[in-house]
Amino acid sequence: MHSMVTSEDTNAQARTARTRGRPRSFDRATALEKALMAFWEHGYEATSVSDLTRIMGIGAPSLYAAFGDKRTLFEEVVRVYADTHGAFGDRALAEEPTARAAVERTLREAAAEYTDPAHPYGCLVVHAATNCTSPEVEQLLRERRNAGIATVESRIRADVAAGRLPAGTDAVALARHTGAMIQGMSQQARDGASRAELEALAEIAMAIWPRG
Amino acid sequence: MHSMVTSEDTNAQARTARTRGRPRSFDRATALEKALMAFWEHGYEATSVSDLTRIMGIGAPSLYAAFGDKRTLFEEVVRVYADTHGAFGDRALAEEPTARAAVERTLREAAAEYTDPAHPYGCLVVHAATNCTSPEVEQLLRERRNAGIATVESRIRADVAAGRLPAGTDAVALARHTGAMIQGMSQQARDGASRAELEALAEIAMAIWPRG
DNA sequence: GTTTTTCTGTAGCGACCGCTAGACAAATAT
DNA sequence: ATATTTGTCTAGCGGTCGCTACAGAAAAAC
Repeated sequence: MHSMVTSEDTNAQARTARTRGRPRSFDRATALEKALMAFWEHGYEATSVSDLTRIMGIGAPSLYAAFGDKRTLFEEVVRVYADTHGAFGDRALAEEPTARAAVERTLREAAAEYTDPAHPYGCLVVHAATNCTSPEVEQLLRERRNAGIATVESRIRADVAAGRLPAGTDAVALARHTGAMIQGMSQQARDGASRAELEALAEIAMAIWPRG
Repeated sequence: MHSMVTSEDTNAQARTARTRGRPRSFDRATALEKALMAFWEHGYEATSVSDLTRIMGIGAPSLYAAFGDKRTLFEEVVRVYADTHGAFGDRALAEEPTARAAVERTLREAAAEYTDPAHPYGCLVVHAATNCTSPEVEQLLRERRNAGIATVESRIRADVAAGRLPAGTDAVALARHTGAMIQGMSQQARDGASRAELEALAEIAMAIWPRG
């Protein structure tokens, strides 16, 4: 009961044409995306299971059979978000030649992404689990935020070691600054800032980087 | 019934030695401060009336008689917060000779305030009403955040007009940057950043200001 | 066909939410 | 002392929360 649907099961279902029993009457990925949008817009606590079933177009028992409980569904949503809408930062870090270029591109893309009217404003990881009754859910996103900053920091350290940034560069402060900008931009997108305003913000923020 | 306790009544009570009827058995300001701490730590929604009555040490009917409903209590808490723990920004803007000096002092004091172990981390106005079921409560704090940024912006404009900042200064972007730093610092304080780390962040952030 | 397996819909569980009616307690007014 | 006013306490309202038991429906297995 507690492990009825695992990712292995899903893969097996995708490989073999059919499984036994009555087939699911909805598309799991589509329903998951609907849940993502709801959590993104209203956050974990403010999105009730009743909201979810209505938006996903399925009954509560179907939701629990396909996704486990509300928290497990949220964790899957966060994973999907990080791999799609929230992946632009990791992409920039992987593709740009320097930490500075990666951060500059990240902030520029954040300005576009966070104000894109095709989906809720801001960043799900920043906003979807603040003021949560469950500390575990809060911690889930907190760890992702801190991990993101740590990734930027190690990227900056690598550039310092390679001589692409001055030896005295404060990698910790620079990485924290990037995180603060992302979080501040996310908040301001939610508060109504336009893409152009956030782009101007991103541009002047890059002035703190040492010439390298 | 709906207007049993107004600020006029409170003043009258303070002026005259006594009023009729059974006197309140708790100190209103002390109870309000307890409510402030609870809302600050857990946010509007995640703090239940049951939590509040327990923390404030009073029964639910006493709470409703003294403070109105939960939302009215929260609004009063926000007002008290803005006038006390959250007043350092306005103080800096009023006392420092330039916008730049005011922002620099604000960020430095934010680093100390947001990590002060004597009370919850971060800023109540930034964190206490995100992901709220009630849009009105969210809007209440959103307006305060945007008003703060607008205040900084007009202060910067004044400095540009007076020649204390270069004519080409982008006041909007500079004010938004200050807001983003405040919001990012608040988030990072909640995520475990130390005072020293936030101070380093505040210091390098000031590098974006034009020489004036 | 019949059986077995799985999903869906109804209906409702116990817990908590914000809030309040009504009885009693403690002060002032007369 | 008695009446009036106001605060506090117990108890519980209607509503929503996350979640699930159970019966019926829809597929594969036999």
